[in-house]
Amino acid sequence: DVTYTSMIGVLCKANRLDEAIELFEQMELNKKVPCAYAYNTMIMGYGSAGRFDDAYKLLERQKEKGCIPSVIAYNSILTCLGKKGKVDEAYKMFDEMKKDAEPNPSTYNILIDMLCKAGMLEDAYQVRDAMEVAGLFPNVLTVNIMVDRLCKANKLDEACRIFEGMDKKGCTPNAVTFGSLIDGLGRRGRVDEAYRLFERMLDAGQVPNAVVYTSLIRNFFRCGRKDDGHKIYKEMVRRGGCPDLTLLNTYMDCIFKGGEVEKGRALFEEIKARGFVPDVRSYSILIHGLIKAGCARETYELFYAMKEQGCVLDTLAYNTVIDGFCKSGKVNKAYQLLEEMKGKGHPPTVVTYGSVIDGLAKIDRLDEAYMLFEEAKSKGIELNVVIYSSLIDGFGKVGRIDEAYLIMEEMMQKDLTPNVY
RNA sequence: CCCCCAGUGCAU
Repeated sequence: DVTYTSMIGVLCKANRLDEAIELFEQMELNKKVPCAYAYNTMIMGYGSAGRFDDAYKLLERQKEKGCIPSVIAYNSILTCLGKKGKVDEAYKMFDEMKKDAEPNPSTYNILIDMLCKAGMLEDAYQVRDAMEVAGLFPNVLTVNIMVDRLCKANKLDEACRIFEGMDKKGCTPNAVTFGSLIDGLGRRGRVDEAYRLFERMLDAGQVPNAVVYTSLIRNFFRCGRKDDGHKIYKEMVRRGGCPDLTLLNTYMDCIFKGGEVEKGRALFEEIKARGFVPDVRSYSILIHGLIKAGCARETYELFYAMKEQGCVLDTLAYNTVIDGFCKSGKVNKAYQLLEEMKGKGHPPTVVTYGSVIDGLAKIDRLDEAYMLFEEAKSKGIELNVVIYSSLIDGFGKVGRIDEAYLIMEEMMQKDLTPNVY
């Protein structure tokens, strides 16, 4: 039984759900009533595959067969409900489960998580209190969930309060706790506090991971403190920290945005030198950085390097490359890619159209720009000020004032305010 | 066998 069940678990994790189901059904045939462990595993398998209804049906079948579902089965179902945001049903299930099994700390965490995600912070606090009333202690995961959600809801001080109070409750912050809060503070520009937290992390004997360094670097750069950003990178290296690809991509983007083009290029080389294969984001960042530095001509070569490497472009990458082509006199190439992306299941966005329309407008190909403008409208894309500005600017520049005026009026009718005068 | 799975890229 146990062997079967672990096999089912392995199959589920390997995305071979069909085989898992087959095995499970065989168990049901042989044994009439599989053990609770088997049900747990199978319910979880359905859940992580997104087949929530099947998970629920299996729970019902388990009950019918007289096997009492364990808390773990219920937790899996609650997780499913959480992923669908069905808070009410989750509450109902929570009450219902008490007949069969005692909720454990995970049960409460799952509830708290979904309430936080639904923005129902007050309810989340209530559940946390109920947890204590039930004689269970919130653990580090409970805190992590709340800290993260509070930060994202811009309730930083409250997040800090919970963080500061956790030690008293006998739970120690871990890397995720620190990471969430350091990033939460940094994103809101409170980088010095974030850095102090980083120091506390060190004092507490924790080893900061790449997530923490990435967040610090990005946020210091974003508020214009380039030198501090660089220092943090060096500090990481000095401490023997190992950058991952996300960190290097982020750092490269920061460097480019700070105007250090050659350093940015060097970082791309370093990514390769460190044995990473640049991913679609690495290329997007590099190309974008070069475009902004006036080196849009290099898009062509990089685009082919990307393809050669087998890198699959996503919407943002297409947008970036298309912009690069537009800004290096290769508008036809941009058109071609516009078609390519449609064909590959990436519908052009308002940004895609924005790039091409602007590219065309800047070289006075206004009729084509206008055609794309109409095309975007016909596709139901919400046009924004950027698009209108490019067009108005273009028509105005060549003296087609009447048309510029009409477009301007259309923009006003949409309640968009011009930002270029 | 169940819960946080915290950090990167685009147009005027």
